[in-house]
Amino acid sequence: MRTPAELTTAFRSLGLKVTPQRQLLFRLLHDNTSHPTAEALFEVASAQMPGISLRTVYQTLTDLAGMGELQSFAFGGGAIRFDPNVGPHHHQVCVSCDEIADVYVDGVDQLNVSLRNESEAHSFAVASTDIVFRGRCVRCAHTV
Amino acid sequence: MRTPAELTTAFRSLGLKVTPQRQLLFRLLHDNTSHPTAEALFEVASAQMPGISLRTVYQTLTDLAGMGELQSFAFGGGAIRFDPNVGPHHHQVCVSCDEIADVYVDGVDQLNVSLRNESEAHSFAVASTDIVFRGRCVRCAHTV
DNA sequence: ACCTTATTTGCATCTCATGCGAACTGCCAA
DNA sequence: TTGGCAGTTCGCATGAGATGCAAATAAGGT
Ligand SMILES: [Mn+2]
Ligand SMILES: [Mn+2]
Ligand SMILES: [Zn+2]
Ligand SMILES: [Zn+2]
Repeated sequence: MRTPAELTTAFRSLGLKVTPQRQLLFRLLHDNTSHPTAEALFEVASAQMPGISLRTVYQTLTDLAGMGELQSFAFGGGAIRFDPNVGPHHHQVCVSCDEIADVYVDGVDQLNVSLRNESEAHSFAVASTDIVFRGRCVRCAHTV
Repeated sequence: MRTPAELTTAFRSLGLKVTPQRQLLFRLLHDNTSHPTAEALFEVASAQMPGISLRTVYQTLTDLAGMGELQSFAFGGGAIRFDPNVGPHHHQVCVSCDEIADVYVDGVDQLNVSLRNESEAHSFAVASTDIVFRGRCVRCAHTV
């Protein structure tokens, strides 16, 4: 995701308005590596701007995702996670505390893929690859 | 997932009962490669057993998953998918029609993973790796 | 055949997300 | 600076997916 200043320009040039609510969310999302849910962002935003509505948070997240400034993922067990890191990367998810961290993986495009039904091999046009490593984070590894 | 006959034995030995509803679902899931949702299974089951309830389908799927006979995945955009193929494999998902197919990938355990924050490297204990290839299936590639 | 215990089923409830429209406000133009 | 259009906010209604609950039912050991 671009900086709040850049997003301000981008929004205006699209005929979209830059409201205080949106500016706050730009700030909260910039460099945010926590992969927050809409509700989680709403909690943080509410502390700084009492009265902001959850509906507006959802609205702005949807707008940003539509502009390609955010990715969204549906990991199991709950709400969609938003990610301002739109570069190529993958994720490790703690099965205990649901913490999500970015990981960078080499050789993804060189993975050797095969199907049981060979007739379908190579007929699927891969546009993107998402890898999720599940396990226990450092903190949860102790408290098993 | 094991065969209906084997599941019958397994259920009884756990003190669980083998009802007609469960037998039907055992049959519908055995060798099923469509990664169905609970609702999709309910539709098919209803055709063969009018009156079966959606609640029972959910219940049985949850039981089977708890026994390790099924996997479940939350791909984006909708309901959870169930998978009787519990061996090591991955998935390709059509972004157009949501069709899901099994794929087998070599070298997953040899992927070279790195984190931006080197202090956390290797501190995450990976228990499983899920890879999702997104793109267009053969059928949808034509009708773009 | 009986009886205990698990199961089925319908309905209520819950979470997450989106539809909707009245009130509001950014921001451009005059 | 001010007026006004168009985009936005926000609360409430609605929807999808999934689970909680308990009365009625049925499996299966005895
Ligand atoms: Mn990420
Ligand atoms: Mn599969
Ligand atoms: Zn953890
Ligand atoms: Zn398709």
